[in-house]
Amino acid sequence: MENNQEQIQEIRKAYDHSEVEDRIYQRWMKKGYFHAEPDPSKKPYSIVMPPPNITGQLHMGHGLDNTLQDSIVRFRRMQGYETLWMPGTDHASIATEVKIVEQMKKEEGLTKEDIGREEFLKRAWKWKEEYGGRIVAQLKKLGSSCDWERERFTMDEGCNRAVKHMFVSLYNKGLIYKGNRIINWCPKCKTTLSDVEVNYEDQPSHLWNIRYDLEDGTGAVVVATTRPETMLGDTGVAVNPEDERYKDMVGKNCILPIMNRVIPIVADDYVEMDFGTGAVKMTPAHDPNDFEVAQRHNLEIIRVLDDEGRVNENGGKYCGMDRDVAREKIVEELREMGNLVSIEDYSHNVGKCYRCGTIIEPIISAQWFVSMKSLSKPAIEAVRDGRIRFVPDRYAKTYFNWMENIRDWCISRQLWWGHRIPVYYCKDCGKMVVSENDIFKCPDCGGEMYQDEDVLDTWFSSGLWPFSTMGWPEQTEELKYFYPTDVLVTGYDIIFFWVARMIVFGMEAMGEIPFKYVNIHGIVRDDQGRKMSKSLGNGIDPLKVIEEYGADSLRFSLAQGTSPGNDMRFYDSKVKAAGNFANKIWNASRFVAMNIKDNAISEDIEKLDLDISDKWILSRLNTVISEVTDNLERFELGLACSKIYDFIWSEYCDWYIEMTKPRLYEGTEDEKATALSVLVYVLKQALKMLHPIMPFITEEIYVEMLHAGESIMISKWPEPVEGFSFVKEESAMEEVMNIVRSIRNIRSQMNVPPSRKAKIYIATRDRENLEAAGDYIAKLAYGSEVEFHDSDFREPEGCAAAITTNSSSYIPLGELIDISKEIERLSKELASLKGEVERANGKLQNERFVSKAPEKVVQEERDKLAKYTDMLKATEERLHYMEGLI
RNA sequence: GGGAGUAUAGCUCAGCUGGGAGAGCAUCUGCCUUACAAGCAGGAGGUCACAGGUUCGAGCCCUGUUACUCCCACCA
Repeated sequence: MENNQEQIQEIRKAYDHSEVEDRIYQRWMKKGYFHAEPDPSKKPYSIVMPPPNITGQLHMGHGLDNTLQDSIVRFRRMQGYETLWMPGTDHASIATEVKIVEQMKKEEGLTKEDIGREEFLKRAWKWKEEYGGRIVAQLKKLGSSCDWERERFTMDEGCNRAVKHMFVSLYNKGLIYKGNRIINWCPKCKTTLSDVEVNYEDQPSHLWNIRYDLEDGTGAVVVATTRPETMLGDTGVAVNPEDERYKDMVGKNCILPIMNRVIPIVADDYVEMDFGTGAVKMTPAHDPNDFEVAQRHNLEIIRVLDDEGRVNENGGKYCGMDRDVAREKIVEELREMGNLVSIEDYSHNVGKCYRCGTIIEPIISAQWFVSMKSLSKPAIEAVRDGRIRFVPDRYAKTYFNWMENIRDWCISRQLWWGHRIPVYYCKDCGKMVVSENDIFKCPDCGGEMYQDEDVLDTWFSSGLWPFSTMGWPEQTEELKYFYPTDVLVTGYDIIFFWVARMIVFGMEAMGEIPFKYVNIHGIVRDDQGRKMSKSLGNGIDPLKVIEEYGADSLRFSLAQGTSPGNDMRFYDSKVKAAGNFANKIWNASRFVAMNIKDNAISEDIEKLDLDISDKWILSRLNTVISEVTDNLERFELGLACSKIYDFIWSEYCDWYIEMTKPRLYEGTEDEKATALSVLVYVLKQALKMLHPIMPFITEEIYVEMLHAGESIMISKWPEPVEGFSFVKEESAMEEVMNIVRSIRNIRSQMNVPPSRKAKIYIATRDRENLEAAGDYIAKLAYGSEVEFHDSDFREPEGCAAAITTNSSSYIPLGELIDISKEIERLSKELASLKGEVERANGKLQNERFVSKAPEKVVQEERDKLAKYTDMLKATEERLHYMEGLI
C-alpha cells in the first residue's frame, strides 16, 4: 500500500499534453519512423498529402484532412505495410501572387510592374522561404507522420521538370492548343481563370430593354440585357428563326444607338422565343454564347473592355471609364435618347473570382487550353469500372456529371509566380517552339527567341502530384513500388479542381490510376453550422486548440461522431470531452502502472488461470479489435472512435478495472499476477487501437508508463486471438452486470449510501458461473458478503429484490426499506415485463412471422419470451409478497 | 432548369448488410468508494419531418410531400 502511494505521487495525476507532445514528435523524427523506402519484403501503402498553399495557415480543414490521413497511415504502418505519406506544399500561383502584390502595395507603394518580373520572382521565392515552412511546422504539431525527408514543393526542380514534360507531351499529341476564346477574366487579379475558378452568385439586378431602330426606318427591335455597357461592342442582333414576330426583319440591319453602328439581324436557334423580347443583342467579344453565334454568322468581334475592366478605345466617348460607371452613363444616355424602353427587376447569376470576389468579365483572348474530351474518357472509365472508388460513393456521381460535360481547360494565367509556359517565339519570324529546354535561337531563321509570358494554372502542377513527387518522368524505384497510391483524402469542394485532374493526368502520363480510393470528407463548420471564414471572424485556430487541449484531443474530436462525406460542426465542448477521455485513459493507465510495481506480469495470457471477468474482457476485446480494424479499413473513423471510446471507458474502466480490485488488494499472489497481466495486456491492445487517432498520449503511456516497447507506432496492430472467444462467460457476465445494476438501482431509490453495506442473497439457476463472480458482485453492489442459493431459496424478511434473467437477488435493508416504494418499483417493472412478454408473444403467435422470418430470429424471440415470462412470474410473486406485508 | 445531401432526446450528432432507439453535452438525484470530481452511481427525456407503399417485421428499402443546405448549368 505504501508503495502504491509513492507510485501515485510519481505519476502525474492529470495528463499534461503540453509536456508530452513536442518531445515525442522529436523522438519519432529522430528515430526515422516516418521514413519509407521501397522494400520488396513488405507490402506498400501510400498516400500523397494534398499540398497546402505556402501562403496558408493551418485551419480546421487541414486539421480534419490530415487527422484522417495520419490515422489511416499509422494504422497501416502498424499493420506491417511499408507506409509512405508524401508531404509537400503548393506554390498556389494566384493566391500567393495576390498576397505579395498586396503586401508590396501596402508597405512600399509599389506595383509588380514597378519592380519587374525578375525582381518580383525574387521576392516570391523569399516569401516562400520565409512562410512556406510555417504550415509544415503546424502540420507537425498535429502529429502528422509524413516522410519529411521526401517533402516536395510544386515548383521545385523535379516538379518543374514534370510540368514541362507533361505540357510538351500533351502539346505533341495535339491535346494542348492555343486559341482565341471567350475566357473568364478577373479585372483585379488581371488574369484568366478556368471555369471552376469562377463562383456564381444570384444577385438582384435589372433587365434593361433597349430599342434598336431598323436602318430602313420601317420599325425597331427591342433587346434585353443584364449588362448594358456591353452594347458598345454589339455587332448584331439575333432572333429565333421560327419567331413570326421577327420573320421580316431577319437579314435587315439596325442601328446601334450611341455608337451609330449598322449591325445585322440574324436568325439563330440559340435564341429562346419565350424569354424577354425574343431578340438578343450580340456582343461576341464579351459573351461566350454571342461568340459562338458570331462564328456561325460571321459577325464582327469588337472588344470594348480592357484588362482592368474599363471601356477601351473602341468605346468612343466612354473610353477609359470603369465598367460600372459606364453602365450608369450609358443607361442615362439611352434614356435621354428615348431608346431605353424599360427596366425590369431581375435576379442575375453573376460570376465572381474565387480568390478576390471581383465580378469576372468574359473577354475574348488568345489562351492555352487543354483539350479535355479525349483525356476524360479513360478517367471516367477508371471510376466507372471500380478501379477507383469514391468513398462515400455518391461523390462518384458528382464526378461523372462534371467529367461527362467537361469543357476545355484554360491553363494559361497572366501571372508571374508559377510554371512559365514552355513555349518560345522568334522575335524575327514569329516561329513558335514548344520545348522542355530553354530555346534561345530560332531553329528557322536564327533570330532571338523569347518565352511565353504566361504561367500555368496552379492545378496543372498539382494534377501531377501523385507521380511527380515520386520522380516522374523518370522511372524511379519509388514509382514502381508506391504508385498507384492507395487512397486520396480530401474535401468534396476540391473534386473538380484537383481530384478529377489527377485522375486525368494519371491515366495519361502513367497509364494507370493515381489512387485506388478517394476518401471524401466534408467541411468543418462553426458551432452554428456556418462556414468558417475570415470575413465572419468565426474561424477556430487549430493551433490554439492544440495548445489548450492537445493535438490528441483535437484529432479525436475531429474524427469522432462524424459520418464520411458529411459536414461537421466544431465546438468547444466536443474537444473538452475528448480531453476528458485522454485524462480517463491516463488515469486508468496510471492505476495499472502503479500496481505493476514489483509484480511479475506475464505476456502469455493463454497460460494463466483466467477467471470469469478476465475471460469476459478478453472476449470483448476480440470483438472490438475485429470491428475497429474493419471500420478503419473502410475509412469509417467515426465508428472506430466510438467503439474504442466505449470499450475503454465503459467496459475496461467502469467494469473490468473495478472487478480486478478484489484480486489486486486481497487476492493471492497468483490471482494478483493474473489480474495484472490481463489488465496490462488489454490496456496495451486498446492503446494500440487508439494510437492512430490519439498518437501522443498512447505513445507516452506505452513507452514511459508501461515500458511496453520502443514505440507504440511501430508496434504490431492487434488481431483477434482465437482462444479468447468466451461466449458462455460473456453471457454470464451480462447477468452479473445486470444484477449489480439492479441492486444499485434499488439502493439509489431507497437512498442507501454506498458506505452502508448489506449482505446479498442470490437465488439463481446458474450458480456455477455466478459464484465465480461473487467477489465482484459484492464489490460493485456494495455487499458485505454474497450468499448463493438455488432458485427455490426463501429469503429472510425485510429484503428488497432485484430480478434478473436467471436470478433473484435480495438485499436486507431492514428499516431502510419502504414497502410502498418497493411495491411501486415492482409494479413499474411488472408493467414493462408484461409489455415485453406481450410483444414477444404477439410476434410468435403471428404465423407469418414464424414461417417467414429466419429461424435464428424466431429462436431469439422464443428465448426472449421464456426469459421474460420467468422474470414476470418472479416479479409477480414478489409483488404479492410485498403487498401481503402491508 | 438538372443533381445531391440533411431532417433521430433540450443541443450536437452516431446508428455498418431491415430483426426490440444510442452517445457526448445539458438536466435531475445521490456519492470526495484507496486510477480519475476532467470522476463514480442512479434517473428523467424520442410518433426517428409528414403521407402512402413493400415486408412476418421499416429510423433503415420504394413513391410522394414539406423544410433547410449544397453542387452543377451559356436563358440574353
